[in-house]
Amino acid sequence: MEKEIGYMTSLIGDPVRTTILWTLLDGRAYTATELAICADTSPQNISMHLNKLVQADLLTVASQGRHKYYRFSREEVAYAIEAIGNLIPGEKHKKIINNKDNSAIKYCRTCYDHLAGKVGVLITEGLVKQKILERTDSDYLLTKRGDIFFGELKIDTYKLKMHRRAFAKPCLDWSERKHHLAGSLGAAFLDTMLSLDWLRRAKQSRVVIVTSKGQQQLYDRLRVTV
Amino acid sequence: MEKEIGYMTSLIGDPVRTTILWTLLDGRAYTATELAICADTSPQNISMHLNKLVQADLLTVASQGRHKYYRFSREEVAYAIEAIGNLIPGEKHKKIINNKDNSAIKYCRTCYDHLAGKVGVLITEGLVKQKILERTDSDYLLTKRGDIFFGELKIDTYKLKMHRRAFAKPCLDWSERKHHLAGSLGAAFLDTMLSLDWLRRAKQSRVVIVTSKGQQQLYDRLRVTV
DNA sequence: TTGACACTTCATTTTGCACTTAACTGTCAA
DNA sequence: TTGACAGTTAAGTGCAAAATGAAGTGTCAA
Repeated sequence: MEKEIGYMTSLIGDPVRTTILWTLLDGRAYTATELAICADTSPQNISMHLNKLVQADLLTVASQGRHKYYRFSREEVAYAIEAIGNLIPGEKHKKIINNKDNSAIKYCRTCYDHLAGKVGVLITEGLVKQKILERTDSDYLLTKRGDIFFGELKIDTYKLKMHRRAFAKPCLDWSERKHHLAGSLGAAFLDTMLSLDWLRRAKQSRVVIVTSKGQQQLYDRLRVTV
Repeated sequence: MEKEIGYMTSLIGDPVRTTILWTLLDGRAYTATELAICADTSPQNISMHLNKLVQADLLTVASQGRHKYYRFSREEVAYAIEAIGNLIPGEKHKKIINNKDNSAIKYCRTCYDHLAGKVGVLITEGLVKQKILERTDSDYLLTKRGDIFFGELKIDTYKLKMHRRAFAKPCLDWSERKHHLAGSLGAAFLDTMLSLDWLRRAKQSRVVIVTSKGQQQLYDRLRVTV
């Protein structure tokens, strides 16, 4: 019994496995690759960790073609992880369990050539809050702070404005019913975030995944928590 | 936030710290040395671990003379540990929280020169269940299995019976209101368990602590879980 | 049939951190 | 004052387990 509780806690204790469990707290099923991206590690490594979690009956797997979807095997697992989360001092770390509506495609995806979904909307709101963009009826306008912000990211806004294409347009999001950033600036910003490895494209899908580096950067630069 | 949950889980994940937290689940305060014995490790090491747990506000310390008493700093800690315990398959691992009645002195102590308290009673019951001893009105009788059992522990029962002192008497336990083993056999058995490091005396007190080795041996030989 | 992709397996390397050895502070009681 | 004991601190070591590299299996789609 002592042995068993020790094994259980050391299973949960590994940082990669913690990230896996914390990610799965939203109730969705994730593929091994998605979890590898979330945990910022290699496919081999995530495979090893996922195996241990399945062995211990914390997770279950469902094979679908060449993908494997992982989710909690029972709700007690979520309770335990949440109970640990409650121990962290400061603001409550709320994670909504079993929010099945919140599918990955709604959460973070591309819309033509720019970022959409909940993450796209959050980032756009962040840009406005940080006074990097200013909203008008039909457009976003770049402020002085905006020049600096995009300059730091090596995005040449001056050149973008020369294009015949619209520079920065609001685009209504079908899942969020709010606006996200489109236009040549939106496209350039998505490109930059992908090349800086803040985001990665899931294969054969419009789904985009925010890396841990991306989460950090988005928080540092825009005070956006994704 | 990701970082914090990771730190929290790795704190809980270490086997020594897990044992500490699991031990404290009974709601009692333990000294550093007692916890070192429970976790089967050195005083320096337990000191390091306890410090980390205090730093993270999982435990609080109260100094009393040269002793330091450790307990949970808030009940959420106990909930989290219990939630993890619930993940272990098989029978429920019940630990009663805040059972203040169950003080160490009631649990495992010496009575003159033999073992008393809940542990003393459990061991005595184990000896009878395993048909090592047979209870009569006023005595315990040694069976053939008993000869083997104490022989394996290098206790010379033949010599003990030669003493003028009673060989194996029941002694009523004030906390348990049940009998435990007294007499020359009870004294010899306590001596043996101490020298085999199944038990250790707490300094300056009648309290005795069961080592993890002792827990293993008592289960293997007597099917007694302490 | 072929190539791209998701995931696995195994052998090897790396590393974080628990643990040890040793020397210390502070408290108690004779 | 002294010696025994509870607990701490600091420097150095060792090892279990995570990460990596290389080579695989099985699936999909062109």
